Amino acid sequence: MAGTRGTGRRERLRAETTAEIKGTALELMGSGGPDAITLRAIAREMGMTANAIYGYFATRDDLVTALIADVYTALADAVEAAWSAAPADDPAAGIRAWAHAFRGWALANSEGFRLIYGDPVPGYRAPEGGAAPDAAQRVCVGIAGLAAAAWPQAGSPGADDDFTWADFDPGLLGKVRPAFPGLPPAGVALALRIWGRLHGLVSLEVYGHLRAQTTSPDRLFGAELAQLVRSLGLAAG
Amino acid sequence: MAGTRGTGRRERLRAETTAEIKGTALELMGSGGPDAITLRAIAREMGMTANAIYGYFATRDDLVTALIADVYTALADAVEAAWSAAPADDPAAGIRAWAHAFRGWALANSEGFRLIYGDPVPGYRAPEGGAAPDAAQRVCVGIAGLAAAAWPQAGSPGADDDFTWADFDPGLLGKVRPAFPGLPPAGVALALRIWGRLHGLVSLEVYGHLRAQTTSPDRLFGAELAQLVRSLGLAAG
DNA sequence: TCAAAAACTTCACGCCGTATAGTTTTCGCA
DNA sequence: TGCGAAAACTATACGGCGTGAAGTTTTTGA
Repeated sequence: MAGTRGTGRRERLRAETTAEIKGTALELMGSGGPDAITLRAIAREMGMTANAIYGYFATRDDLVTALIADVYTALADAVEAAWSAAPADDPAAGIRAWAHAFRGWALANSEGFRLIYGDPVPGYRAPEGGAAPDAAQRVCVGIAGLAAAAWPQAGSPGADDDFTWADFDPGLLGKVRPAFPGLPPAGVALALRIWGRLHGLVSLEVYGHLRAQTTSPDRLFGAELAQLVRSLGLAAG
Repeated sequence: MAGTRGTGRRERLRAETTAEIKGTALELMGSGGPDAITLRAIAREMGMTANAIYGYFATRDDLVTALIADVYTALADAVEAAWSAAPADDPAAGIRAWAHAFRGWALANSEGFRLIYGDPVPGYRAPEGGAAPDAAQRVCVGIAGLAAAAWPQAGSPGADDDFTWADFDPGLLGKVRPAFPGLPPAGVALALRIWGRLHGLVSLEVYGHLRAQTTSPDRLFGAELAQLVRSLGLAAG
């Protein structure tokens, strides 16, 4: 049957155009904010008609969904790379590396951060199934890894003791439990709490709310991080 | 001179119409999300022409800015009321009351929360001067009050020791320092960190990212709160 | 009572997403 | 090599958006 082999010229061109559409969209987002992602602007930039894009994405929201997945993947790559570069036997250093990579990426790609964690684009509604992109879980699994590395020392905060596996998304657990067999439900709760804690200051900063109150958001983040590491029972590292 | 007295019929009608415009906008936001705030829809709802609104707000963004101020004020009222209702001699209870009021308001008014803390509405850019609404500072001052109440016990975390007054916005300090004379710069830093910590989980939840990972976001928030109170050196209360 | 000012409408422009229909290009197979 | 189908793309159109310019109605104070 035609088209079954994945290497036909047509398929290749199609993939290239798809990539160009997404790339142009990301460029526009970088230069004009998420609101600049319009089918017409993308088409204009590419020398096409806006309707031509409908051959690649059924709807503008589908395009945005694809962009979110791509950007989220970039974020996951960035934090995972930073974590891998940290000394494996030092949980505190791993957390610091992860957190600084997270904040650094968010500030350097603030449009992308808004795309992922905010209201992405005028009128966009996430697809119904709610299937968060894989990269979202990669990020969560990464934080679970931080929690797992610190767990021997962090196991006693006690606040998370009454969590059970039923409290968490099966899909998340499907990745977390095999990867970190020693981590109890309380450890997953701890991971999500760490996520929230890091997300809070970073999102306030990305959206400009923090800069209205302090001139040293980096110092503030560092202090929060130090307090986090200490609360996990990890030494100064 | 005409119009100097503030009670003329004309002024009153004008104020009423202004309020009706904002009220209609908030209704639309509640029923159709922030994207439903369009001049044309508001006008339609009020039986006017869209351009008539230009007599009250120079631009759509001006209207949104006014809405943000109003909604932010509602949030500030809510958390201040909850804090006032808590026993004055129990810092931990005050923090819990404040935090639960914050999360409760955010979940009950998620559109408003997005309006305040996210990208409010298609294409909206905050006004240049960056003058955050007064209510924003009211919220921050409120958290500073939480930190101040806990300060005798919380004073020793140490992570915030190298902050100085120069690290913070003068406007914020202008309200915080008179209100809480005993609070050092480290205490203000602590307040902003608490803000970020609470904001993180709540905003993940409001934007739906938390529900993709856990079925018990309320439990998670409670655990985070417990850990926060403990890290401040406050007893179980 | 009357002119000025305020409130409001009408019309227009250029954006946007997208549906429908028509046109051109490309491909696989006989 | 040529042909029919499929894919890629364009043209046109609709309704909705913010907003500017110009005109009309209502209200006001002297």
